Amino acid sequence: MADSTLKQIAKELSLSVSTVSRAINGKSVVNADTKKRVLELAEKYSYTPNEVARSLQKCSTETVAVVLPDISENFFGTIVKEIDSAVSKEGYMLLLADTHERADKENKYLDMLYKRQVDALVLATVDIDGASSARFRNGGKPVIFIDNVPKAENIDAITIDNKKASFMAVEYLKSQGHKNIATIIGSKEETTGAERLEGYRDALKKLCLSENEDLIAFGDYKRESGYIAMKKLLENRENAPFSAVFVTSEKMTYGALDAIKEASLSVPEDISLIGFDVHERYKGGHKIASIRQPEEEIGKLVGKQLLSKLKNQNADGEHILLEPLLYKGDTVKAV
Amino acid sequence: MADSTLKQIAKELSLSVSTVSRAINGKSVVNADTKKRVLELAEKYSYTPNEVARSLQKCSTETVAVVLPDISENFFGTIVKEIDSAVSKEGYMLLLADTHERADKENKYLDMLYKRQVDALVLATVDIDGASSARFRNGGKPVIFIDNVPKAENIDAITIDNKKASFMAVEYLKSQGHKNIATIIGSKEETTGAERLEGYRDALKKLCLSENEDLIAFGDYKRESGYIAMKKLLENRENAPFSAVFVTSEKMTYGALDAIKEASLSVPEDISLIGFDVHERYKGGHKIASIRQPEEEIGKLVGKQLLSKLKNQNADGEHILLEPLLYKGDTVKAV
DNA sequence: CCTTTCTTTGCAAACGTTTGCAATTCTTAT
DNA sequence: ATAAGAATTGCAAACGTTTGCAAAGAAAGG
Repeated sequence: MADSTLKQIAKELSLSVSTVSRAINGKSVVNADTKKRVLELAEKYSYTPNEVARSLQKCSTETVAVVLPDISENFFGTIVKEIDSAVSKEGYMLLLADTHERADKENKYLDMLYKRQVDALVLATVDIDGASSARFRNGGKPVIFIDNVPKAENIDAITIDNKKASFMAVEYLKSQGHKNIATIIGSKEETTGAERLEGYRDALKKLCLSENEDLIAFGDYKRESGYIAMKKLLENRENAPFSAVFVTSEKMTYGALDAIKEASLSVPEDISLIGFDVHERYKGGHKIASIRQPEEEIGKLVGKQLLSKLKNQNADGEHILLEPLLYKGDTVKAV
Repeated sequence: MADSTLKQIAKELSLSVSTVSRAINGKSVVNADTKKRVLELAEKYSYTPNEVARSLQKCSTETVAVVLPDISENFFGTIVKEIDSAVSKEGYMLLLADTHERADKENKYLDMLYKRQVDALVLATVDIDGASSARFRNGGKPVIFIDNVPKAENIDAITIDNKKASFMAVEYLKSQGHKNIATIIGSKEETTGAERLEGYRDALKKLCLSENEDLIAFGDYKRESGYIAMKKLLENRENAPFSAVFVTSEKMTYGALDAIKEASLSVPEDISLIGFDVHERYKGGHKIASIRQPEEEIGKLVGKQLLSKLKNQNADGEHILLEPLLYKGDTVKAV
């Protein structure tokens, strides 16, 4: 009963394996009667094709790898959900890996995934030069970057316009009368962080706001680092005063808020704050102003691009830039 | 360069494929010198074993399927992260599927996963009798249920004690002086919902609180359904008054809060509320009181159990019950 | 020097499919 | 009745591994 194979069915019906295979797959013509007999027996034995064997033969596993720094983040969870939704319609499944934002784990996972012959890769990398994914790209496997985009030739990526995101945040704060705006950046080593920083600087210039290197603090995207960075900014506030802060990741935003609370200050009375990727679930509660990425749209687009690339290995690399969204909450006060 | 095989290496060194295989795998004894030559050439060609072929031969894919209703929920995201963390240490990877809480999708995915010969399955099912997973269990593959537990023999599951969870919520509300407590249940068809309902009823009895069927509303775990259920409760409030409500899922909690806000009522002034699986990220903000599942612990335990079951197909089914957690927020007022 | 034992290697089957080609049978038209 | 063509089926190789068994060779013991 359990786990019958083509061979068993063939034997029982005195047919060859190939005929049984053809009857079941229906690509090739088979006699209507034999087809019926095969199908009936397959049904009776609840035959299940072994995809592993098929993959070996076809050189395709119908599997897409998704490698992310933190699946428990809503941002990535939503993206994964949309990708799954899109590609599963065409029979693909997702192999998922959570790198905990660590390059060594990323490499280890990409290794395992390469061995497993995945057909394509979606990657939120912590690797700047794209070395970790080079094998896939050279092997002609579609690789789509979300979040960080390595500096290499012919890269496919779908991200928001990070410079614009910073600009929108700064512009909004200025429109509310803020003149001294601090920021907490995730990492200037990675493209995402670097671009947000660049966007912040450009915005200050373009909007004629005072620039001050002491108003720029760095973290590593984790909550704790947001807390530390904010604390540092606050301790130095006499030298480098500011009325608003732009925190460039969700977890760091919560960390920054922790630090503000700990310093017995309130938002937005003492400090205005705008975060990144912060979702307000409770409509009645405290709403954190935030720049947000359209994660559903990103996920859907990634899914679509994946399918298209998997069909036709065509096309040069293309970096699709999406518009960031500005959510005005109640953590920014007009001054 | 790209994608060399054992055969190629064997040919170039005038060896047999088996020797090369043995040299690389190191299980069997090979002459030290030939081993060195093989390893060098493998390095040069950056040989990568084809896991698909290996899986076919070994009848094991070193892959665990994780099937969930909604990966974008923090609860499931955290669980997946922990499972990945645990099993990847032993070389396993996760195939992920998001069922959108739909039985037909669940079936489709389980089908695909079965064909792909996954070694084990972690399942948050919407299927009550366990039929969807029967193939896996009969095939001797470890299956661990989280969330809903089907009513069948010899089931492995790791969940919180749902009846106790309800009891804790009701007890807490009573301790704050509430006498008429409404509830919104996800689904009485599934074990999780049924147990939470049962726990609610038991608690009312045991704590000598008034029971009233009109104070029980049903949803389907989605936000919208929480909104509708709460609206219904509110509309009927004259007939069936209540001062507090216990909402038994995260998304329904947000929906219920939406409805309360829409009715121009406030929490906790007009209605006290305690939710389920609600996480407060912003420590300074409005904190929603909530029963919570220790999701990290669940994930870690699932990972551990998986590895143990994958090693020794021993043991009868075992339902591990964990303690729910009570987080007192500021959405419950003493009356 | 012959037998025994150990080391090293290769052969070949197996895992479960797919698929090009050839062989067989059945139609059908001349 | 016979040839041509179409329909159906089977053979065998291929995908890239692993592994039991046997063969060959080397070392060692008598």
